Amino acid sequence: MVPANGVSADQIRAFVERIERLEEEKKAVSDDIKGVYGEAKATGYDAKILRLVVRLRKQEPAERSEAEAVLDLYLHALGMAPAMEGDEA
Amino acid sequence: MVPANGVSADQIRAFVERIERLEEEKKAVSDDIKGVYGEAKATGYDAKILRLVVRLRKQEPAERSEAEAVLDLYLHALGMAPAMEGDEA
Amino acid sequence: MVPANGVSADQIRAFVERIERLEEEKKAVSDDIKGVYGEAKATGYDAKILRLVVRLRKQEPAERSEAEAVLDLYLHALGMAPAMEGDEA
Amino acid sequence: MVPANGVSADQIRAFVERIERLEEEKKAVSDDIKGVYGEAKATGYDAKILRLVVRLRKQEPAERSEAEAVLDLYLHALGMAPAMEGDEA
DNA sequence: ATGAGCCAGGGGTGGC
DNA sequence: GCCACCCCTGGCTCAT
Repeated sequence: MVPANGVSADQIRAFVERIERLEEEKKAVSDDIKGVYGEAKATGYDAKILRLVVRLRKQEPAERSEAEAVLDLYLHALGMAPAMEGDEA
Repeated sequence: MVPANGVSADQIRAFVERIERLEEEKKAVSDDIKGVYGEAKATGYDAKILRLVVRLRKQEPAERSEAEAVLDLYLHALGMAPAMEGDEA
Repeated sequence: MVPANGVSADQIRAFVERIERLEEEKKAVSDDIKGVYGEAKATGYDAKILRLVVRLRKQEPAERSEAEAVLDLYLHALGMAPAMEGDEA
Repeated sequence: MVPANGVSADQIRAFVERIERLEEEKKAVSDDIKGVYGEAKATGYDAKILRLVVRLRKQEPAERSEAEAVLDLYLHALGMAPAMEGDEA
């Protein structure tokens, strides 16, 4: 159903307002997240590392392994040891 | 505070889980937004234009701020700081 | 040393080194820019405002594009595509 | 030397133009970098991983080790040891 | 500690 | 219908 000869202002308005409402919610949640990081920081934790942890947990382990494999491959090609705990090449 | 270094596994876990929960919410809202655009499209509207409308409505307040900034810029350029404290040397 | 998988260490190294070289150049230019701002500041100008001026001059062309986008928006909303083809759907 | 009662238009113009010139250079270099990544990609390499490699090479090894140590600490606290598991709160 | 500038990654759009 | 390009948002760094 295409509003070909004249759009419906009401419909447009409704859509736009729904979206704007949702974007407000989204921003609120983002701010909450930011707040939690701030709290963690105030408690003595490193927010940056915390973000990294969250990111790692989000990754599928399989994915991660694959990415690491490729990375290792490249690093190896460059003569750089694969960044493990016994460091340095 | 258990694991020696002032790092509490419980605290970390709590922070991470709160964040993860909030990120799920955030994603849900993002998906809702996407859904609304899809609905609008199905109704015959152009999602791209709708996005533009939303963006424009969001920018309008910002534009006013920018206008004020430009005013200040010119006042400053004329050596007439806007009647406030703290002009730098 | 070609690690089997179609990965050529020489190629990787070449790419990486080219990139690193370019990033050095880029950093040098960034530092030059920073230097000019510092100079301006030392001469008595406000670097922040100078940045704003530069940004505004950069945005002016973009604004025209935006204006055109808005025009298209309204034309589209009226069912009048920009003087060309029919309508979609 | 503060141009307090009347800025020098010439000076401002000169600063702005020097900056704009440098920013053009900078953009040119950025484009070159992008070009190299594109080339690498066309040759069959993964640009994302390549970026990672470049970033890793840029990091001081010490820095990296420290960051990894903290990360390990947190992961361990969460029971996500990077090879050995079995921690739990 | 806060805020701005810079940069990289992700999402959306147009082209093949 | 999928892929590459581009814009834009979010994170990191550094200066105040």
